[in-house]
Amino acid sequence: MRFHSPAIQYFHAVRRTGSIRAAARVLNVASSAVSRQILKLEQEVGSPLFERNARGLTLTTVGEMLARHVMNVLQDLDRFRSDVASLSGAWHGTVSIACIESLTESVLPDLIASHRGRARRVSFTTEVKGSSDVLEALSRGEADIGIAIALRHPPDLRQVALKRFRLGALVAREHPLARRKTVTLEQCLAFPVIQALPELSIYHLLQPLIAQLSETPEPAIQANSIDLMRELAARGVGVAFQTQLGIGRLSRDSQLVFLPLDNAGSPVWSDLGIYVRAERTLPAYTESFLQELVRELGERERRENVAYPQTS
Amino acid sequence: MRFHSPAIQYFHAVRRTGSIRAAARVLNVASSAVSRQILKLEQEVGSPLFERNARGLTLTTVGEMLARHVMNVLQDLDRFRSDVASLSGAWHGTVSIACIESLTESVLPDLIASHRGRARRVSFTTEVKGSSDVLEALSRGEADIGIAIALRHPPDLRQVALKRFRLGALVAREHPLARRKTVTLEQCLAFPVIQALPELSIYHLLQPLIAQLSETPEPAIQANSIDLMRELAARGVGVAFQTQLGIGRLSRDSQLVFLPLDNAGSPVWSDLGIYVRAERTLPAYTESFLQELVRELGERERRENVAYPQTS
DNA sequence: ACATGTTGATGCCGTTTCGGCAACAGCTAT
DNA sequence: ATAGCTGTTGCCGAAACGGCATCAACATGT
Repeated sequence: MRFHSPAIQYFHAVRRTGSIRAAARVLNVASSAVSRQILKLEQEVGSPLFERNARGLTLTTVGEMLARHVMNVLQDLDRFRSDVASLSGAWHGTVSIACIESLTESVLPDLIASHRGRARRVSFTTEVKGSSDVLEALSRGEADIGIAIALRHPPDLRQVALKRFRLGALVAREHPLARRKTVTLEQCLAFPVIQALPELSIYHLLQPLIAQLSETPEPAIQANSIDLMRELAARGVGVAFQTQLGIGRLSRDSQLVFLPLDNAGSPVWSDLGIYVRAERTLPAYTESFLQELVRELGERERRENVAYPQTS
Repeated sequence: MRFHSPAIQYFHAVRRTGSIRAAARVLNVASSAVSRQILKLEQEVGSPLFERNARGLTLTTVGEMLARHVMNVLQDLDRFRSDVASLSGAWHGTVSIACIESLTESVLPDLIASHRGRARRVSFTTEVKGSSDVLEALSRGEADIGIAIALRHPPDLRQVALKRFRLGALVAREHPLARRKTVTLEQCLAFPVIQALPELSIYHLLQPLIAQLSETPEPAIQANSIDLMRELAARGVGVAFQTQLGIGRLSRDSQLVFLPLDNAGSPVWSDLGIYVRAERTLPAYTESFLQELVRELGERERRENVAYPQTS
């Protein structure tokens, strides 16, 4: 199904790879063919689309505009294809997800497994990144659905849903804090803490709170892996901070205890946003999964608020 | 600037004209070329796109799906072009408007004139239709902006704004009703009335109210032109019904008086919706005009509510 | 400073695609 | 039955495309 002129496809490949020859390799054509199509495009637009650096190509301003258009075209073509396919009953396609690490423990594997159980022809691609990288991948068209901490998102993205989860401390069952219902930051800082590095979004959630305190204690351990932090906390090394989402049902049968965090008497929230490219209609199978994702996250949000009712 | 494969453009032309030969004439190519491109498209999609009737072509279900995709592509191409053009400072393009007749007296000419005064390179195409035809033209991609009575709109359209205006009676200055501040339907029906035909949206606004009355009096005159109805009312022929919008400042220095309509003690509203295709990003110049349109209608809505404050 | 590997651009040439002309079959309305 | 419309199909010239080899320009490594 090759509706669109080769120039469109070639341009897209060159933009992604950042090089004409690399694009030619991906497309299985001669580099000269790619080069010519790009030149032809630039002639028709009347303005260069790339800046030729010795080491490859970089988009110019008009190039970025065209990139946006081409992305819209190709993504909408995907949707059209899926619409036609779903007409003959066969759903197949790939849902591409970019998300932060909190989802990998329980939410995403559960959802994907259950969805694959019902629609086996739909495959998945997931990539774990930092919050800002998630939004960036989405903007560049490298993912269909993005889940990230709800910061200010760029205007070319649309926030489909916003769910808030409580931030909390994670300690071993034998930890002195383990018997409390909730904890404050000060209480936690009396013990060795396992601090997240700036590349994790938890860092940016806790940083403003820590800055409010009179003293900024030395963290015992710094890490950039949610998993590692959790395992360290289970071994009694110290207090880790995570959203309840990252724990799932693990907290029941494991050595870990989750303690909702309070600050100045009110809970500390972590806002999770679900994002999609704004200028786009999703394929049916992607839309379907998106609905389930929103529903599931809403369900978890509700369940947690029952388990840890707001104190205020 | 011809990025896209001829098949796309040909398909678009065939869909609009409903005939291969007619499309060929529009495109200035031989009909055989168009025919082949369509056949090639159908082969690549793997399913017929048109039903061949003896008198022309009609879209099949997959054809309609492709039509939607092609429309998205071509409209987004327009936006890209305008983005590039606005980069070099020169705004030019065409804003295509479909609207109901109420706007033609004052709102639209005022706005277009003022906009052309500032951006002379932007041209306009306006088409006056019935409310449902406005929405249909928008769906088919034949207009960029639509203004219609706010009925239930199809899901592929987006309601940008919703403004409500009072419906009222229009009578000559010497008419017995002219001294009143407001009127009810019963009071009007005591006199000869100029009734709108079903093709005008006013008909559908008044019909449910008339049905509530005990008797349905014979209308003196039926017409399908807002203008004609206004002129008839000015000559004292009878009572016409219109939204305040259709009158503008004419009511001051003319023979006409506008009397807001009350029904069961509360005003009768006419909801005006501004619509845009949902799966679409507007070109900069269109977006700019749209903003002004929304602002202007909001302004008029506010002004009228001052002139005729709500009685309830 | 030199060699090497990379980048994108070009000239040449065979293949593919596209478009125009004319003729065809199918249908409709007069 | 005739005339007028429809879409389709061979045939052929023109335009576009892709592949190969080559070139100049630049970066990197020795």
